[in-house]
Amino acid sequence: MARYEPKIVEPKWRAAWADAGVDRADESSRAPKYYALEMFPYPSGRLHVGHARNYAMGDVNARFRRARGFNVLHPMGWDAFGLPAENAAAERGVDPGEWTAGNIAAMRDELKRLGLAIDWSREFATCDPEYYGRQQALFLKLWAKGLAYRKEGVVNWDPVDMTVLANEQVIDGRGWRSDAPVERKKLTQWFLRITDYADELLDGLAGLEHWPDKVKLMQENWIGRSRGLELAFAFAGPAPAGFEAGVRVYTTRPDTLFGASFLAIAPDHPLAEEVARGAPAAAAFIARCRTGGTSEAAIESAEKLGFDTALQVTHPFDSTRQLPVWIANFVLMDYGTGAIFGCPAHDQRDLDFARKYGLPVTEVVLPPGEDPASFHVKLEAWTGPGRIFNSGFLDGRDIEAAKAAAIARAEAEGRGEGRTVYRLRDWGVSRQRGWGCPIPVIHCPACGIVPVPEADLPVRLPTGLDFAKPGNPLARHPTWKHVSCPQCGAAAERETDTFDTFVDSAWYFARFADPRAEAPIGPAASRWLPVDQYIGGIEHAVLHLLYARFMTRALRDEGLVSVDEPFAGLFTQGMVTHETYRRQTGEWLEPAAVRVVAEGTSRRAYDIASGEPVIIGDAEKMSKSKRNVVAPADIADTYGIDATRLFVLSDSPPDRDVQWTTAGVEGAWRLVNRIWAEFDAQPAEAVGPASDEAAAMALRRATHRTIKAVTEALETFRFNSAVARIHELVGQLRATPAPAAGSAVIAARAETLAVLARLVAPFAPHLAEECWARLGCEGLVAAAPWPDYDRDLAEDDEKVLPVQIDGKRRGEVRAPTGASEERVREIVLADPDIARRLEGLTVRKLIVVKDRIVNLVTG
RNA sequence: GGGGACGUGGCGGAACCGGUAGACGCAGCGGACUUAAAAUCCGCUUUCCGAACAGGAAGUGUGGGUUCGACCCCCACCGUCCCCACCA
Repeated sequence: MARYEPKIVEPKWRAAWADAGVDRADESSRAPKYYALEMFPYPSGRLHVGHARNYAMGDVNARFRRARGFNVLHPMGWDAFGLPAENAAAERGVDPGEWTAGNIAAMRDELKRLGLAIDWSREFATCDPEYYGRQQALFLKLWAKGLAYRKEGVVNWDPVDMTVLANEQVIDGRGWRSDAPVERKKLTQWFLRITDYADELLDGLAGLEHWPDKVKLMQENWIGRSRGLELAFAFAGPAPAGFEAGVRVYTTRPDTLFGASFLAIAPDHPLAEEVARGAPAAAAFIARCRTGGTSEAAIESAEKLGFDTALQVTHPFDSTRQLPVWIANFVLMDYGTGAIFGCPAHDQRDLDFARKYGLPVTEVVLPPGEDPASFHVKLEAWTGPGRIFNSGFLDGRDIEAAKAAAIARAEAEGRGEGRTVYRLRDWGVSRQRGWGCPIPVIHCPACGIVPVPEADLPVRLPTGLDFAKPGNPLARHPTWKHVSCPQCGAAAERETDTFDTFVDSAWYFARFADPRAEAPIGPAASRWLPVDQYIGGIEHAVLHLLYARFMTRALRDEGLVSVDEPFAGLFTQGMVTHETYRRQTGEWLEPAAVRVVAEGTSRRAYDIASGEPVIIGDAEKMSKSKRNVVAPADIADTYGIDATRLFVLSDSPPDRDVQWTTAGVEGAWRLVNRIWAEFDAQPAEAVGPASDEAAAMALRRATHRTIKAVTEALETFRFNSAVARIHELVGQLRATPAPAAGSAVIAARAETLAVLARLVAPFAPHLAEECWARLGCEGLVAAAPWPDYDRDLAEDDEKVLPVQIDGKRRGEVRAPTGASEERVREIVLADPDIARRLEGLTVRKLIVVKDRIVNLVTG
C-alpha cells in the first residue's frame, strides 16, 4: 500500500492541468456559458487562509459547473492600486509599482499552489496602463454624457496627511493613518452621477433573485428613497438678498406642518452664510459646527446646538403664524434642501432642540385612546399612529391621508410640490493620491476643463514620485502636470487627482470577458456577462457592489454592455478566524509558538520557548497585530492543499465564519488518507458469500444517495453538508471491504470509487486525479462529467416509520417505500408491540404521513 | 435612534415543505496494535433515573399560543452579532 504524498502528487497534477489547458474558457464552445468570479484580491504579498477559503469556494463552484457541462470562465487578476503601496513607498523608499509587481508575483505563485481551476491567460492588474488607460477612456465617455462632473463639496480632510479621506478611512473622527482630528472642508472634487440611477438601482434589486436578502436590504437602506413634500416658507419681514422666494424645506411628515414651531437650516446653507456676512456671532457659530467628526462617538456626544438668526418666516398654511429661523448643527446640507421645519411634538430631535431653546411644542397627532384636551408630549415625542388635530383643514384625518392632503394643498397654492428624495449621494471619486489611475483631464486657463484626447491615452503615472512627504506626489512632481492645452495650445495643467480604487473594481469583470480587446470592453463581453456567480465578503455589500451595479448601467447606456446587472448571483462568504494567544505581559504570540493541551474539558496553553502559561483569547479575524494569521503555505507543507481546502469548506456553512484549528485540518487530512486507502486497497480475504448481494446493494444505494445529496448541496452552496455526505460514503466503503474474486461487491466497489473520485474532485482536485488515475480511468477527472444518480437506487425500498401515540414516539414499523395509507394502517395495527401499547386505549384518529411517520391519537 | 440576522450536546454544526432532533467533524472516554509513544484501527459519547445494548423522563434561549405533531408558524420577553445613523 502506497502512502499518499501531497508534495509529490499535487505539483504533478497542476502541471497536467496546465498542459491539457482544461482551465481555459472556450470561446468557440457551444455549451452554455458560466461565468464564475471571486472578488479579485489586493496584492498585499501574502496569502492567508481567508483567501484560500474564498477562492476554494469559487473553485468548487467552477469545477462543479464545468463537470455539469458548462463552458466556464473563471479568471483572476489584481486590484492593484491603493494605499499600502504608497505606505511601503513612504516607509521604505521603494517604487510602488515595483513593490506591487513583486507582491503579485508572490501571490500568484501561492494562488497557483491552491490548485484553482483558473484561466490565467486572462490575468491583469488594475495598475497596468493597458487597464487604467481604458478606464480613462470610459471615464471620458461618462464625462461627455454628463455623468461625471466637478463640484465643490464638504469632505473629510486630514490636515496632517493633507488629503481627502473616504468615510471609511475616518475612525472615531480621526484620520486612520495620522490620528489627527478630521476636518470638514469644502473642496472641488470629481463626482459620478450615481444618483441619476437611484431609482433603477433600487428597483433592480427586486430582480436579483440569487442575491442574499441581507445585501439587498442594505443597498435599499443605503439608497434610502423617501417621498415627501418640498415647500417654501416666505419671510415675514424683508427677505435677505437672494432669498426673496423664501426658505425651501423638505419633509416626509407634511401631516405635521401645523405643529411647526421653528425652521432650522444647515450651517453650510447659503442662507446661513448670508446671515454670517453681517453677524460675527453667526459666523463664529458656523465655524464651530465645522469641526468635529461624523463618527458615531462624535455624533452621540455632540450636543444639539442652535443659533437664532432673528429672521422670521410665515407658516404656509396659516399666515397669522410666524416661525423663527435657526441655524442648527444637526441639519445636513446634502440631504433634502438643507433646511427643515421643526415639529417638536412628533420628532425627538426637534423636541430636544425645542426644550433646550424654549421653543413651543404643539401636538398635532393624537395617539389612539388619548383625549385631545389633556394629551401633552413631555420628554418623548409621539412618532406613532394617530389622528390629526389642532391642524385646520387636516383635522380628523389619519397620518397618510393628511400627508396627501397637505401635499395637494401646497401644490394647489403653488407653495411646493411632492418630491422623492434619496439618501444616496453622488459618488466622490477623486483622491489626492499618487498610486492610482490619473483622471484624464487638463485644466486650461482659457478653455476650462479639457479632456485628454483619446489618442493621448493612457495618461501614464510618472516614475520617480516622491511619497515621503504628505500630500499628493503627483501635484508636486516637477514636470508631470505641465502640459499644453489640447484645444488652444496654451500652457495648462493636468488634473493631479487620481480615481478612488473602487472605480477600478467597478468594471474589471467586464474586462476579464475580453481581456486583450482593443476597446475597453470587447465584443466577447456580451457573450459572458453577467457574472453567473460572484463570491466575496459582506463588507462590500454597499460599496463595491453598488458601484459595479451603477457602472454597468452607465456603460449599458453607452451601448458598451448588454446587461443591466453585473452579477446575477452573489454569495457572501464568512471569514476564517483563529484563537488569539498572549503572554501575561500582554504580548501577542503566534499560534506556532504556542502549545495547547487539553485538561479534561478545559484547555491550557504554554509558550513553547519559555514554558510560561499563555492566555487563550477568543477566535478573531486573522490580523497581523494579533499575530493569529495562518498562511496556507505552512499548512500545505504538512497536510497538502487538498486537506486545507477540505477543512475550510467543511467545518462551517460557507456564509459563516470558520475557526481555523490544527485539529480540524488533521481531520481533513484523515479523510484524504482514508479516501486514498480505498482506492489503493488490495482485495482482502474472502468475505462470506451469503452477505454479498446485500452488501453490494447497500453500497450501491449509499453511492446513489450520496450523488443526489452532494449535487443538491453544491447547487445551494452547502459545502459543509456535501463534505459530510462524502464522509458518510467513505465510511460505507470502509465497511464494505474489497473481497477476493467472484463477489458482487467487486462491481459495486468499482462503481462507488468511480463516483467518489468525481464527487471529491471539486473539493480536493489533486487527490481526485490521483484516485482517478489509480482506477485506470481515461483522461483527467477535471474534465470528466458529473455522475448521474439512479432515482430508484437513491431511495430505499423500505422505510422505517416511527409510530407515535399521542405525539410521543412509542415504536416503529417497516413499510415498503410509497406504501399507501391503507397498507401502513394495516401494518401498524397488526404490530404486536403497538397493540400492547394500545391496551385500554381507544384510537380516535390514525394519521399516516407517507414514507415519514405514523401518529395514533387516542382519546 | 432605525433596520436586520441569529440563539440546537463539551465545541463547529445537521435536520428536505410542520413529521425519528443532534447527521458529519472536532474534543473526550474505552479497547486493539506497539517494548513504548505517535500514527492507525474498532467501539461509546444530549442530559437525568437505571446494573442494563430493559424501560422511562426531560430536551433546540425564556414564557405563552396554533397543531394529531413545532428547532421550523404566531405573540411577548431575554441574549448575541451585523449594517446604517443627527436623513427631516
